[in-house]
Amino acid sequence: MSEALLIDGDIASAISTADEPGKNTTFTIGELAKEFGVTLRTLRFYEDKGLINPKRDGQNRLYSRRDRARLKLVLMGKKVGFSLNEICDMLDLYDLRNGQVVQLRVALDKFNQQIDVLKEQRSHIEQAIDELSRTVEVVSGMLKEKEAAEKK
Amino acid sequence: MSEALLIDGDIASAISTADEPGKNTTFTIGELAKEFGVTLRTLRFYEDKGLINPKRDGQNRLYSRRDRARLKLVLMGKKVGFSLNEICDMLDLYDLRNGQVVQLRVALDKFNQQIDVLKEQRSHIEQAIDELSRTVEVVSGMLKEKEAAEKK
DNA sequence: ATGATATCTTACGTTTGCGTAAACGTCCAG
DNA sequence: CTGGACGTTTACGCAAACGTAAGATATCAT
Repeated sequence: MSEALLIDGDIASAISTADEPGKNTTFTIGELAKEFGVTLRTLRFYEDKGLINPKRDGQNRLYSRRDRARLKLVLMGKKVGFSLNEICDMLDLYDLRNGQVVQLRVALDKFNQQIDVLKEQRSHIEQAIDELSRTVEVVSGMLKEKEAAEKK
Repeated sequence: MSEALLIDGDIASAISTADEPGKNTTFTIGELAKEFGVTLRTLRFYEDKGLINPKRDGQNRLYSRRDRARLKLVLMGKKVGFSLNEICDMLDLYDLRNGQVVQLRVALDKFNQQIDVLKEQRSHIEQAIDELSRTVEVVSGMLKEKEAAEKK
């Protein structure tokens, strides 16, 4: 595998990164929140939505490395424009390292679909930019006329 | 003015288009809704938000050409990514045909700011596309490996 | 013992842009 | 007079992704 080529923070690396035994195996909600720059509320919300399922130390949440990896995937999914629901559907991806070919294909499909969605969004935005640029030109023109007129 | 160069549906033309006396001067809510492809609810909602202020024929709304032009501006504002609130702030622009230089400047500023916002959005989307494209490559690789392994 | 720190659950609030009834008025054609 | 067509107001609903208390518990340090 070309893991050396993968930038940290990459979806693919998050998928294919294995646990490193010997390191911290569990995290508190506060630790995770700080590490990823999210609020406690967010983590609890994700749990509510079934995205992460930490165990409990009494009442307190106890996150495993696996939970942490899933969180990473959630946040990256958001970064590329997936909704939490879509992410939820795909999240079994984390287990896809060991997973089945069929699931990989499904994931690949969704990724490609999302690429199309993003390209469409980009196109709309570019149209808007064009429109506004034209407007700026015209309004600039009006402005100059007015200014000229006021000098009279 | 270079009005001939302005495509219909253009913000600038909507700003600089004068009333044509002799044509229909008033519109019902249904007429306007049909013309612009929005619902009655939408028009009432815009009124609620202070974007348009039709007069009344008894209880019924009566839209003037000016109201119609403002609606046009609202819809175009949406097209280029302004929120209704932002549009509301800028909407006095319609009167800027006759209006003051200062206001034109303000408008120009907002347009340029919005262009920047849009460019940022575009940049984010492009990053997401890149990210996803890389992911697709990697996952494709994983897929091939798996398939090869299954053939054993 | 006391205050600070971290955690918990429950649950209502926020934002944007309308959708979707419900229940009623008005006017015109058949 | 009856049924559409068109209009009115009031007001709750929705989706997404959390924010923001409120009130309780538990542990830790001083």
